[in-house]
Amino acid sequence: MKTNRKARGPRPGSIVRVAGLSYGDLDEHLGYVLRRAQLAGFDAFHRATTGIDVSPARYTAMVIVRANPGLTQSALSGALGTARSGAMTVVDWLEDRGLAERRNLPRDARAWGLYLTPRGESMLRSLNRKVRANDARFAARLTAAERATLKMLLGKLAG
Amino acid sequence: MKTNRKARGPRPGSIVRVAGLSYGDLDEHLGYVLRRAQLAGFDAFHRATTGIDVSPARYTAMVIVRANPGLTQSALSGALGTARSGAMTVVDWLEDRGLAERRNLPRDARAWGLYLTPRGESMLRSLNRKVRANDARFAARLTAAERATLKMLLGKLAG
DNA sequence: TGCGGGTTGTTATATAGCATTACAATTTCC
DNA sequence: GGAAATTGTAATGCTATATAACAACCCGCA
Repeated sequence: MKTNRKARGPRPGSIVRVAGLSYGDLDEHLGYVLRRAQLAGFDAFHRATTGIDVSPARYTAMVIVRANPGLTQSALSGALGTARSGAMTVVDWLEDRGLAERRNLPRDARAWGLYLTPRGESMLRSLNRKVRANDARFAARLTAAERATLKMLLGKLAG
Repeated sequence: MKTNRKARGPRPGSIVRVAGLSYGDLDEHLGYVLRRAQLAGFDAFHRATTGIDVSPARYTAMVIVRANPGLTQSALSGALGTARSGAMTVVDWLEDRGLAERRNLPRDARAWGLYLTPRGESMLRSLNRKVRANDARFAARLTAAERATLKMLLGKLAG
């Protein structure tokens, strides 16, 4: 059972403000504020997917394979921003669970084409629902307009 | 020499859009957009501090120790959101480089009080300058007003 | 047409950054 | 005064990731 924790205090990895402590002018640094918000995002993701052994990165991989059937592992690693060996690991993981499969690529005997299996597709649909619902909860403190603004500004940053 | 890379393609860890690839509706997910922006932030941090062997987390630790002289390691771990053993590692690292020191706490014989050394203080000042300048460059695609809005919205999220 | 250089998936290996657990010394609370 | 909690620490392990090397393969070019 991995889910049993003593739960004294917040679990490591989540960032909670400690009362009566000065944070200097960390809040002036965009990078720091970004990081805090992003960790909260991971937190929300994990809450939304408890019981399912999926991670943000693996979820992203599924979405991308779904959106680009026949994708090559190299291309996937590029999209994920990892080394090729990293894509291997993800794809192995997906294949082991019957969520994706490698098929021969006629045009290139070195590479595989990646595809979601029906099982993978339905799992992804379910995940999409959860993640979307969670996004709403996560951003509940923001109005719809604020949420849109936020996404827009973040998009400009990462562009 | 750690800095030598073949530099074919972007370095792993940074996220760059792959042309001609569909990202599904990943951009609808606040978590994903956040993550991308945050990775860009790390990237910017690393660029701003090349040659100096510091990380965002270690920088944060320095700021917090500076702002709370005599801080205890437990308190630091709380502020960093890591386990106590993690704070140990950071403090060891800082101490090894003469940037911080542990002093006896009169009021509690179990704990140490953490302090930046003069060397640590000057290093932090220098880092602050670099990070601040970098923040400006990083957020250059945003107007001052947009930057303020962004920080405000992120703050609401992570609150 | 064959050859050299780049690409692809793969394996092996290493590393960084964490968490978890256990422990002794100490403090705090009843 | 004794039980329970806290502190720093060490030992251990896990996860994600990078790097390097390799064989099979593709492609452009002499």
